[in-house]
Amino acid sequence: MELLTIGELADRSGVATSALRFYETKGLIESERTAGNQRRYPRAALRRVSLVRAAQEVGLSLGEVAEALETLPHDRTPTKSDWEKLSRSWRKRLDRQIGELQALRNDLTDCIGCGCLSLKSCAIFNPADAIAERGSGPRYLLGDEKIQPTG
Amino acid sequence: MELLTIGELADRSGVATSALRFYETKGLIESERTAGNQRRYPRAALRRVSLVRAAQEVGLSLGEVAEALETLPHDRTPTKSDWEKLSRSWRKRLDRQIGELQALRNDLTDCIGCGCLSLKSCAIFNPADAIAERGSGPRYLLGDEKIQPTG
DNA sequence: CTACAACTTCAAGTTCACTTGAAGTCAAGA
DNA sequence: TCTTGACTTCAAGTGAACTTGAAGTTGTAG
Repeated sequence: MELLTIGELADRSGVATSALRFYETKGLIESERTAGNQRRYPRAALRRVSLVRAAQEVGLSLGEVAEALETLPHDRTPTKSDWEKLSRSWRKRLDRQIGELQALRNDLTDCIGCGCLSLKSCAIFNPADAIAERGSGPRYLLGDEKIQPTG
Repeated sequence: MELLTIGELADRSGVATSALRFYETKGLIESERTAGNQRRYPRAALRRVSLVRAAQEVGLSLGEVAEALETLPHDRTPTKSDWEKLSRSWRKRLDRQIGELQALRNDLTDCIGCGCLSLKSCAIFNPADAIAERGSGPRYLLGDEKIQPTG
């Protein structure tokens, strides 16, 4: 099987046919057509779709992905340095993103381990300590208990 | 300054007032009102907003954040185990997410280092090798050069 | 050759997360 | 008191990323 139909590509990539057509309108993937105007994708399209999904995962919008791909030359074979420029910038983004998530995870871990769950001092959670400040009754960490000025 | 106006909260959290009002309609934050019906936020709202943004960073939708917060009891002080359940599930998500990004980064790094940039074999990039398969002329890695059946 | 699933295009609809605008009210300084 | 910027609500608009539906065409198995 040399070329994939859109349905096959959808099955194999896990991306809906409608999404694939949508990607095509955005210039993210390309297809040949049969005599009857049906799309046929090279196997490589599968990788391309993965690339798009991967980039989305990194936080790029489809527009940004398209743009990144645009930085590669159309009129000549991309050089090693063309690729490097692209992948380095994505890697930078990845590094930042991973760092942020790790920081968040550390905070969360600290929060579980630190005993702050005992109510008052956690810097991450405990978002409603002003409620505690409002009086000396029971405190509701998340303040879902509304204090209404019922006249 | 005991309570924050919505503008102050916006300034301090870096989140637009319109977004804060929006969050409030979603039940993500709460405010008291002045006699004149203006919102006043406890300082803790700042942390709460951070929490929401953090959760979004982890990939949760606002609905999911709201839902997660809902799992905490409204009618009693959340216990350590209430918190742990919530934060553990978020942490799980974080772990998964970090893992995925790291894998992606490794692929990307391999790709830079491996020499695959030489055109043919990169599993991540080189999404258009079918073009190479189509003939023996110059190959265009990304195939932006359309091969048109100009009759 | 026929049936039928899979395909085609195009327009409109959906969800998310907000933003913008209109029309009006509030709060604080000169 | 006046002014002015910050606030209020509500409805509608935005952009991203698709999905859905209609109406018609294609490809293939029987």
